[in-house]
Amino acid sequence: MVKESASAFDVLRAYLRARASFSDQEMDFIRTMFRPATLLAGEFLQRAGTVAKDAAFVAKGCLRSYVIDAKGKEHIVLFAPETWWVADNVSLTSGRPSDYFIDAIEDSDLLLIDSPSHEAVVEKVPGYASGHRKGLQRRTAAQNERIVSSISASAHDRYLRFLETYPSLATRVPQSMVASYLGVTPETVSRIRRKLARK
Amino acid sequence: MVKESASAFDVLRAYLRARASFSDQEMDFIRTMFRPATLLAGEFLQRAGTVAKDAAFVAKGCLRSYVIDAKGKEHIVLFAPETWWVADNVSLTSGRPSDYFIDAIEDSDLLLIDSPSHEAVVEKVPGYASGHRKGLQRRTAAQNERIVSSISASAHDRYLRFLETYPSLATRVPQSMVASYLGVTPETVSRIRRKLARK
DNA sequence: CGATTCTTTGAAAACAGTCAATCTGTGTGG
DNA sequence: CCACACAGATTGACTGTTTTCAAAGAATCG
Repeated sequence: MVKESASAFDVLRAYLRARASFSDQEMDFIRTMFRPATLLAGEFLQRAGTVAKDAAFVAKGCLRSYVIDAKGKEHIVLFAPETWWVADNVSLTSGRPSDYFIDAIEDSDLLLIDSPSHEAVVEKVPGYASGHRKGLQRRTAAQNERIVSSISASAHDRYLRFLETYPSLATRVPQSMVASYLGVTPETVSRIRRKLARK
Repeated sequence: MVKESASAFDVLRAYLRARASFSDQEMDFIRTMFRPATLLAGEFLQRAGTVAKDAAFVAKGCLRSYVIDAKGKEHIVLFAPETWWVADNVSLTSGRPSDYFIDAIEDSDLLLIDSPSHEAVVEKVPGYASGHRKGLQRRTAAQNERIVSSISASAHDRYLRFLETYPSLATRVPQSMVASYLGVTPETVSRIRRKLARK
């Protein structure tokens, strides 16, 4: 019987060390602030209408965050495969009910951290704080790019951009979810893929 | 001769007092950190390729922030009329060249603040810090909404949303800029308006 | 006033959506 | 192991929305 070689925290440690330096004490402190969790495909981390309690780091698997609009249609806002974070920061810090659903689309290993604990890590570990700030900025920049691309690019070009953003996901997530992320119908994704395959 | 009644800082003071409490000393300190500036319509606050130096609070007038894509087309990411902020935070804090142009579309009164001064205000004035954090969160939430609406809503519905976001701007900014913001052609905006006017 | 730029309007083409039928793969129960 | 049912994916035909191109009509600024 072979033991699982990498714990969820090993993934987070590698992720953090790639971004800043941490002493062993800092790393141990960080570890105590997160709690591991697993989610089977289809299980929810959070539902719209409830108050978000935790932010999640995805060590293995893949989650999605989505909203349901006035007409009942799902719109995927974010995929979170390995080494991505997913949370509704507004709900977390304001205590107001969230507009977002977050569920697992594969069996997933997570590390959860609640808002006060995250505050504590940010305050006590300078390298973590600066990395966190940079991460927020990257996300804002990425959101602006997605806005520009979604108002200016064709479905075909938006699909190519999706492939760049999530290189591993094209074959991992159902086509209907790719469609929901791109804002097109599943039929359109099918036709885009056929066109790309023919070339 | 009637004197101008409200200075740019009066507008900022009213804006801040509506969001948190500030002592007179705090308010004076804040005042020393900002410098007033004016921009005539068409003048630039910032050009893509240069490093952003200041964030701007718009006391009067209106600015726009936009990118130019690979095909040379302009895409307006944000309008900033009175009491809005506009900046490229990534460039400001990273020191890397910006991707954004920011210019005035009306003669405008601004208050500028550079990154170190802003840091100082955030550190020394708790009410300002919490307001700033809330503002960032609201912006992120608004960006997510705009992503969802731009991938799921028709041009007509996006125009209605623009009217809600910027109630005063429909008659103030040229139609071609509204089109650039919505991601449609000026002709489409003309047709949407005709349809709305007929009802 | 004249020149330039923006806006309106029309017609045709491109793009993506809808609806419906068929195909494929997967898992379940016989 | 096979047959069936089910869900997801593919394909075609048709519809609707938005773009493109072109021309004519306002508005704006020097």
